[in-house]
Amino acid sequence: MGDEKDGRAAAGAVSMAQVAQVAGVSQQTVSRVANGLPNVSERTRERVLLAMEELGFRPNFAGRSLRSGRYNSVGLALYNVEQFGNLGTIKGVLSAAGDVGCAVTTVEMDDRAPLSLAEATRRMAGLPIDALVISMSLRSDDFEDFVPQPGLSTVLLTMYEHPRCTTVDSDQYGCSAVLMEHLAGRGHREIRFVGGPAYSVDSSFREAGWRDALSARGIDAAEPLRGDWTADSGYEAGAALARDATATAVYAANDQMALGVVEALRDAGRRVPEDVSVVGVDDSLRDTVPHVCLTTVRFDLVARGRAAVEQALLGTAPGYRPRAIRIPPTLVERSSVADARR
Amino acid sequence: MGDEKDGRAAAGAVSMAQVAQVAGVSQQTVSRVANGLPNVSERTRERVLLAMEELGFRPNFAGRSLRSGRYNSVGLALYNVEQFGNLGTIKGVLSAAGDVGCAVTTVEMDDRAPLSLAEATRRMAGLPIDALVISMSLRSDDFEDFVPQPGLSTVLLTMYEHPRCTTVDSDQYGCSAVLMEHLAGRGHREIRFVGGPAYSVDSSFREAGWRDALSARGIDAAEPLRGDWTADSGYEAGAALARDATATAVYAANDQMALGVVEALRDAGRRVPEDVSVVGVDDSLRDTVPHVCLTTVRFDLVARGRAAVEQALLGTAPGYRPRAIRIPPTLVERSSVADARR
DNA sequence: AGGCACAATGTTAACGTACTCATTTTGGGT
DNA sequence: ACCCAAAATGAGTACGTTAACATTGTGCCT
Repeated sequence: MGDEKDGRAAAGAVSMAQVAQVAGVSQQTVSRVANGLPNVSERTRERVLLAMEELGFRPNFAGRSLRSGRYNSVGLALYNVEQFGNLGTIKGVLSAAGDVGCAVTTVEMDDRAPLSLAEATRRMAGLPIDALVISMSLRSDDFEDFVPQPGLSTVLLTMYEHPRCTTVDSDQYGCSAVLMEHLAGRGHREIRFVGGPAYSVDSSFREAGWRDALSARGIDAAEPLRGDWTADSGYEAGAALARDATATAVYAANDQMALGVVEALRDAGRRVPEDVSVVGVDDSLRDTVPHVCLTTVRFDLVARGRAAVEQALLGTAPGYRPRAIRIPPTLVERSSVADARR
Repeated sequence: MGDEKDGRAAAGAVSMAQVAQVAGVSQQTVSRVANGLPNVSERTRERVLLAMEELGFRPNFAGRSLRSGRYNSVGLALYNVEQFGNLGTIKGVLSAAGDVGCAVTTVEMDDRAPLSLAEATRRMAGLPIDALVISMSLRSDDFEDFVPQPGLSTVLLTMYEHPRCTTVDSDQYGCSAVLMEHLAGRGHREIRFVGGPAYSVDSSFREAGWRDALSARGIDAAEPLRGDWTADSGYEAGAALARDATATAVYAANDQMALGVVEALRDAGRRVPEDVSVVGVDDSLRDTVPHVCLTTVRFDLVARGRAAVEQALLGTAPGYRPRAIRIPPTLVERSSVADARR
């Protein structure tokens, strides 16, 4: 019944033409008012705004961007939504996008299927986005061969470098350097490492940084222990470490495990930091544990997200060359580290 | 230099017409192949796919949705991106949207300016979305008078009910009922409350739930203490509570403060749970503290996000009536509660 | 009064897609 | 060989918007 049209936009939506009819002006004038362009008399503007209000006009995104060729939106492909660091990164992405009047169009990728950059790009390519940020915590099989969609500026949130895409990440290697410098400067040489799960990219970069920092000082690295990021797994590692009389310091790959290590050491009668120093990564305990004492390293995750978006948008300009951006960590010195030389 | 056109879509993008030309078919046939429609010969299909590959064809979102009138996207307006619970909610939103082939278009709202639903709606109205979810942790000034954009199904993530919009939230009132039932069942009557900041909506609903649960049992509620969600503020409250010899239980409005309370009580020589029982909310300490002992209550935040999207999508159908959905909490029983009657 | 600059408004066309309908091709069955 | 149904393909059109251009209206200076 009624004026059903053929190719229909958002059933029941109000178009500029309808507003124009009610306001008694041309559709172009409505467009001018909607976009705040000059050369519209005050009287006309008011009449149009009134008609818009009355009809509930909502500018049609499709029509608009079909004309302009821009979407004013950044795509974000997420593989493990619930993962430490994602919220800060998302905040940064939203914030940087918002600064330039962009929205963020997000899709959760299936992380049960094998990770694939090609697949992620394929899914995002049909979305209203001007640039693309892909966040994956693991390295995909097709990482090296990946070729970004032509015409779609693509940034990868990862520690691995890529020949054709800018990559952005917190410096998961450099954080170890900062912490080892801190410990070595206090005379520590027997520094043990408690890593995350073997498949974790972050953990392996932190481990590599630890190894290299020690070897640069002529120290042999002991076999690392491995947890699963949880405080309880850190406790187990700490219990094992407590039997290792030579260790003077422990570097746990995150704060939760570091806290577990501290508890286990204390439960075993070893004092922290007097007997053993402990450091972690992330500064995730602040505000969540009373009187946090853990010396750790903090990443500016918001900056990570911001940088990704900034680069992705820069990449839409011709002549852009891919680069690798690593957000540096900040040492957060508390009281879990003592001088090993007394 | 060259064939610059006038109203240009995504500069340099490849259209179906161009693919059609290369493949030697009509644009309509390309459309059929792109959408996997039947009645295309295998030979033709291959030829078209080849041309698409060669030119790097990417379906134009604007053209497509201009025709179809659908965006396949859900809008998400966020006021305090970095806030406990948002990551789980975002995960739920992405997940539910993904299930029906939708993306999520997110915008961070300026939380320095006064919160306004009208403003949020205005900003989202021009985006490519079929439905809208607005998340605000505070109550906006225009909450009651708010009228959603006609034709744009809108769901509010809040504990407050609204006459014209479906509202979804974790049951911030009910969680208190669950915890008080648990404590009262173990003989506790002198149950103190440590709330969050005065402006916090969640905290005030939790407080109301506490008050009502006590009064339903004929117990007078003592003056509540107030922290700022941090463990250290919980510690301060706990130190004060330690001097209150009559209290047998403490209900802190989140786990971090609860942990602070526990520490302070123990530091003051009172045993938990033998002398004083302590409960919290959120189950946020799991995995982050070794051997967590805190009895608490957990919210399914993913379900919260999912419900919001599901309702928003349902709201696009005619005849939908707004409702209020409260995601129930789950009691997580650990060892910070003892029987008060010995 | 005449004219001229400029503001205000309208007209037309095009963006890329998918729907409807028309036309051509294909493949049997006689 | 012929015909007809069904498959394959093409032509035309409309979706809502904005840009370029065309036209009309207004006010000011000489």
